[in-house]
Amino acid sequence: MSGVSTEDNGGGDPRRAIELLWGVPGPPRRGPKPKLTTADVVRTAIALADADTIDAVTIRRVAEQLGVSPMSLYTYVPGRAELLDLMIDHAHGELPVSDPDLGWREALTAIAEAQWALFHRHPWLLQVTTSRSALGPHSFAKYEHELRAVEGIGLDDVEMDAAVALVTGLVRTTARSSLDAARLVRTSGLTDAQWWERAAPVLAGIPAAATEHYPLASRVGQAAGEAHNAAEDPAYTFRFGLARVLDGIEALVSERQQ
Amino acid sequence: MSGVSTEDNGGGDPRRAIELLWGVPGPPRRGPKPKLTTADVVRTAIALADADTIDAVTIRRVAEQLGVSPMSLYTYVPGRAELLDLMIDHAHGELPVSDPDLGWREALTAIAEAQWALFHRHPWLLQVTTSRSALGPHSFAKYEHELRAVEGIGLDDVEMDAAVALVTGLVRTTARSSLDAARLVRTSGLTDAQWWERAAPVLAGIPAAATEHYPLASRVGQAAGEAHNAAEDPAYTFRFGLARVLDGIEALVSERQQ
DNA sequence: CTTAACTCTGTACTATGTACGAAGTACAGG
DNA sequence: CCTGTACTTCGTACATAGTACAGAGTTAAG
Repeated sequence: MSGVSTEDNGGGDPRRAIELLWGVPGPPRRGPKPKLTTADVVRTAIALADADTIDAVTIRRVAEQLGVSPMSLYTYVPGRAELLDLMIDHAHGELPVSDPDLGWREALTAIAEAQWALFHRHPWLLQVTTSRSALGPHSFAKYEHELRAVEGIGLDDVEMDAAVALVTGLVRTTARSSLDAARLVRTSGLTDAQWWERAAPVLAGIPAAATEHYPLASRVGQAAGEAHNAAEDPAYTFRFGLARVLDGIEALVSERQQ
Repeated sequence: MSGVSTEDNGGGDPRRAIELLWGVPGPPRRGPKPKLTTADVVRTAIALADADTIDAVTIRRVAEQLGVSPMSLYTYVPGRAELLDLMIDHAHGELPVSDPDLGWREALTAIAEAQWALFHRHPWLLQVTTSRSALGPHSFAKYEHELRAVEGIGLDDVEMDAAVALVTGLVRTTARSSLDAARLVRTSGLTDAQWWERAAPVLAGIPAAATEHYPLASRVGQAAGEAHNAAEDPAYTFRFGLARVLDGIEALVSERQQ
């Protein structure tokens, strides 16, 4: 059992947000030399999130890691929400630039796989969403790079945007369910099999939950569960989805070419 | 600017979780008559979330709405995390059952549209994820219903699971970005246009952010933004994605039929 | 009637983000 | 060199969460 909720912060000042993301130095420094830089804070926060979850990123803990009082972090970052934004943009900087000579199919595949890997390296990225703040340099570059993959294949601008959103959305949802499952095993201390072992008899005792009422769900759910648990292929759903999506885009492209 | 984070609870006792979800009454009652039912709590929590966001669902507020002390809610629900699980399952109960005689394309379309509508009726569903607790009666029925749409069209069990995951994932990501944008406008008090108006001069002052460095992102981003803001079609990305995904599945299906 | 199970409540503890103000530091201008 | 100003750092404190705990009250079983 697990309820996972998303909280968000209100808006913020665009100017400050952008300056932070783009590393604008600001007016000349007068006071004492800062002990840290914004980048230090971001790196430490990412390390904490990598080692645990996004919840591990608290102002107090980040400060402690840095050997600084909690409140002094506010010198480098306006608040926790902005810190998360910075973390996202920083992580996007890890994405590789792929060969510009690839065909659109290969290019989108490379992008999807790079993002799949990124999500596995930084699972907290899946626990965080960015809305209007995709304005950091690396997020911007990421978007540019994605668009480059589908440029000149016969789609208009709005379609290009929708196409890359389709692919990146796919990676996000499939990576999320893959990692969610793994995390649940870690935090609950129960493997999927153990959990079901305990759950099964309880379910069996509930008339309304009889297998006959949900024949497909029972059969398919079990098959899918086994396939995913099998170390064989944790990425099955991702690859299946990607193949479908690319075929779907291909259908549109060939239609356009005629 | 906005950092949105997802926190989660640890595991939990499968027995209790399932009993709650399936409404098992438990052993005979001895003490005083309960003032409420679990369903009352769930309904109230959903009302609060509908009217605001998932953050509005606090134990204290739900209790206040019900005219009860905060702690007495723990009689009906083990904790906040489980309450969220119950809310999800309850909401899934609102999904309609579509005509069993539809072809798989129409059936998947109907399912996708119903879920799109559900997310717009209960935006908090997008702020919450369920992992292993998709074991409630309505979530189970939802899965069964989804599978029914793709049964007998030539896919094996694992493919069926992946296909419905693909469609439901699409709805989730597209609904999320659509609603995120809307919520941001609400909470920040700035429309997208206003925000960009303020952001533009700041960005312009940053050499690294020059439009020439991101030609596609600038052009396509603007085109897509305008298209989505136009009340014309907030669901464009959703429909585009759905069409591609269905075409992609169709390609696989016809391949199988030969 | 007694007892055990159950409900309900008040108090209190922990964790969190962050506002506020004081104290210390380093450079600009005189 | 001195002084004011901008800046960093920090301790304290407040508001908001979830929820542990213990006690008081309530009802049905024996």
